[in-house]
Amino acid sequence: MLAVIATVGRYKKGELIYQEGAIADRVFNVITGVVKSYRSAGNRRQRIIGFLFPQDIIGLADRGRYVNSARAITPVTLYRIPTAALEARLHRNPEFDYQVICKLCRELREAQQHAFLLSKHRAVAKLSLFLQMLETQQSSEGRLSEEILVPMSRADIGAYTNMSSEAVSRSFQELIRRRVISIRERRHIKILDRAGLEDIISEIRGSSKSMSQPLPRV
Amino acid sequence: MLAVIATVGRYKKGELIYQEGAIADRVFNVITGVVKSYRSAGNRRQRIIGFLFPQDIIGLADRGRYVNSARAITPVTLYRIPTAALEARLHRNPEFDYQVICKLCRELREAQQHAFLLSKHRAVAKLSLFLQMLETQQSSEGRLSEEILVPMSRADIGAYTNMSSEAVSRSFQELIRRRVISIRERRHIKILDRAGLEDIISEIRGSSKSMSQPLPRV
DNA sequence: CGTTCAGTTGATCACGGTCAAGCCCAGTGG
DNA sequence: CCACTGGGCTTGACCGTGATCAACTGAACG
Repeated sequence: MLAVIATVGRYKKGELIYQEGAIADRVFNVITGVVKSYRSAGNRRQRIIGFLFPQDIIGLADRGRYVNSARAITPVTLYRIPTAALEARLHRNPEFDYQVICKLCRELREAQQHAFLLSKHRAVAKLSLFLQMLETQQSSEGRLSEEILVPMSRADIGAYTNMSSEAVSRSFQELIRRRVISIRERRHIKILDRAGLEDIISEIRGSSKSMSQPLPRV
Repeated sequence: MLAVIATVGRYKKGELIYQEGAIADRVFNVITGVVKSYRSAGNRRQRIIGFLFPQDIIGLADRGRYVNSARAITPVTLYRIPTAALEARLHRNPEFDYQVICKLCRELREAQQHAFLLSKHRAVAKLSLFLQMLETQQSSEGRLSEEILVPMSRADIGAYTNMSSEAVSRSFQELIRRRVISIRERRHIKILDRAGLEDIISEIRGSSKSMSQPLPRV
C-alpha cells in the first residue's frame, strides 16, 4: 500500500492543505473527511475543481508545481507521500502502478462528469445532477443511508456548479416545492421522487407529475 | 511502443469510431487527424467531451462499456489496441505503464481545463479560451504557425463550449470587431492582440485598449 | 446550376447574476 | 442562562446575456 512511505496529516475544518503554484513535493491520499480542490480565478472568485473523499488522491502537479489549491471542508486526515519516493516505486512496481492508473481513470471520469454537469443550462438540473453525484459517491463508500449528507456550504456548491449561492438556494427550494427532495437541518437531503429528479436532470420542460398535481406559486 | 500489439484503422470525415455503451474491447491511439468524443444527451443534443489529436488515447471504459462515442471530424488514422493485450502488458511492463500514466494525467488536466472553460460566464470569454487551447495544442505538436487551424464546425465548438452555434458565430464576429483576431476562410484564425485575448478570458469588463480606440457598432 | 447544409444576422424573451434586505442559527461573552 | 453578533442561508426586484426561432447568405457538392 501507499502507507509504507507516507506520513499522516491532520487538518481542521477550513484549513489549507496546499496552495496553487507551490512546489509539489508530496501527493496526498485522503483517509477521512472531505477536501475541496479549487483555483482562485483572479477576481477573488474561486472555482471548485472537485470535492475529494476518502481514498481519493490529490496533489497533481504540472512541471513541479501544484495546479490548484486544496482545503479541508470538514476535519480531515490524510497520508502525505513524498513524490520522490513515489516516482521511484512507479518505475519498479507494476502492481502498484496499476492501482494508480485505476485511480487516475476514476478521477478522469469524475472530471468529465463535472464538465457534463457544467454544460447543463438550467440551474435545477445542475443541482439535481450534483445531488445524484453525491449520492452515488456515498453509496459507493458503503454509507447506505436514506439521506444524502451535504458536507459543503451553498457557496461551495455554487463554486462547483458555477452558479451563485442564491441560485443554489432557489433551486433547492424549487426541488422542495416540486416534492422531489426534502431537507433536514440544511445538510441532510432525502430524495422523494427519483423519476422526477431524472426528468429534471435530462432537462425535460415540464415533468408529467408536476403537471398532474398543480403546485403553489407556479 | 503501443504499435506492437496494434492494428491500424482508417476513418473518413464524419465516420463513427465507436459508440457509447458498446462493449469496449479495444482502445485507440490517434496517429493523424482529429476526433471528437461526445455523449448524446438524450434529446438529440450532443455534448462534446473533448477533441482528440495525434498521440491521444481514446476508448476509456466503465465496467467494460465505452462511456462515450467517438467520431472522426477529419480523415483519421489510428492504432487499435485490444484491451486484453493491453492489460496483460500493464501488469508486467513498468516503463510502459509510466507512459500510460503520463497520458492519463494529461487527459485529466485537459478535462479540468474543459470544466474551467465551461465555468466562464461570457460567451466571448469561452470562445477566446477555446482558441487559446487550440493554439497551445497545435504549438505543442510542433506545428508552429502564425495561424490557428480550426478543424471543427461552429456547431461542434458550440457543443464543446456549451453555447449555441449562433452564439459562437456572434462571438467570433465580436472578436473580429475588437481587432483581437482575424479569420481567413472560416477555418484559419490569426491572433492580433494577445493581451486583449487574455483580458477577455479573465472576464475583465472593458479592455483598456478597446476603450482607447473606439469601435463601430458598440 | 440547383440542392443542401454551414454559417451569419436579426428579434424576442426567459433564466440566472447581481445587489439588497432579512432570517436563522451557532458561537461567544457577559 | 440569555443577549449579542456574525456568517450562512433565504427571498425579493431588476436587468443583461445568450437560447431560441426564423430568415437569409454563402459555399461545396454533384
